[in-house]
Amino acid sequence: MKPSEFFDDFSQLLLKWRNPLPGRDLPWAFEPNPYKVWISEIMLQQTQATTVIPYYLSFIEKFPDITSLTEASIDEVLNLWTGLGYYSRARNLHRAAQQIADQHNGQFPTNFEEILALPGVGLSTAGAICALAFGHKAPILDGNAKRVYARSFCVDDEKDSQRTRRLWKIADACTPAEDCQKYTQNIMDLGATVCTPRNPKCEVCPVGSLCCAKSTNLIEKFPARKQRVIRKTKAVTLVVALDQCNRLLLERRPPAGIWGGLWSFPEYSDHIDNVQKWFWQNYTMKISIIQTWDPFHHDFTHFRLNITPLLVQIADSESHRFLEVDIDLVSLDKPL
DNA sequence: ATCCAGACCT
DNA sequence: AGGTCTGGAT
Repeated sequence: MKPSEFFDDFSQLLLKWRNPLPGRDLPWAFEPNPYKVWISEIMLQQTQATTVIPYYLSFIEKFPDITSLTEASIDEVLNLWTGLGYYSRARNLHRAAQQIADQHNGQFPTNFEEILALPGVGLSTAGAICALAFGHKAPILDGNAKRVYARSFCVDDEKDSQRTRRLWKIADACTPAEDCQKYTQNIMDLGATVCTPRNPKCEVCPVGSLCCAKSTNLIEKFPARKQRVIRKTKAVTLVVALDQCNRLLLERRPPAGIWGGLWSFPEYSDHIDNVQKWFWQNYTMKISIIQTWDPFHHDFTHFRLNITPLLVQIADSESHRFLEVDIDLVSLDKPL
């Protein structure tokens, strides 16, 4: 960790900054009203300011305060959200309003823990509300702040979790107790208008004089790309086996591993020519292949599964071994 | 099409 | 740490 004066310098430079760039006179700026700060921060999650503006204005018009939002139905809220995307934000907003009514007498909570406890509010959003609405010292670490800090202090940890941990420490060290509202507004603005993902305007950056990435000419290297996941590909054949009565053979998977304990088609991974022999060995049923369906893939975090469905017919004489189960009682692992 | 990133949630 | 949703870049 760098000496603390270094972070103080950063704070001072950022605090002194007056954004000369146009387009940042946003309707929610400098409204120290916790309700409006909350609404705007939620809308701004994963959504650009220019997109948010009209939604924000009509939302505030329809629901000017917590009480009006508490009394609204979820349908009314979702209706105003139509077209904005990430609709769970609207559902969380509605739930949070109920929570505020139930637990805080309809008053927006003022302390960090209580704000963080609202559905849809994570660490960064809670910090933003605390800082912007109440002027409390609270760090934020949204996408913009991450980029600004990563560049200013050349944070390049390989592992994303470590990088995030370090960035939070830096955010905490830089965030001033005095003028926290202005500081928070400025770091957001800096990331949005100057320290942009591409073509950052380093010539006009207020912290350019101490920016590590700038001084080492590595601006485009920060923030470091996430460690790419090497996704191996696994190919399996899933056997869709029907008997003469068109009943489907499913089996429960082993309790551990992929789709543990779920019902699935018999999974076969060897060469297709041997599938009849394999089926006999495992199920003592004779099958005839009807057809091979087009392969499709299903992506997991660590690998891609290429699935070839194989439609087969089970010989009639074996069908007595089937156990008939109501399909509604079976937990299937994926749609067909 | 595919990959990637950014928020919160479990 | 992984899942989920989604928009944007390639």
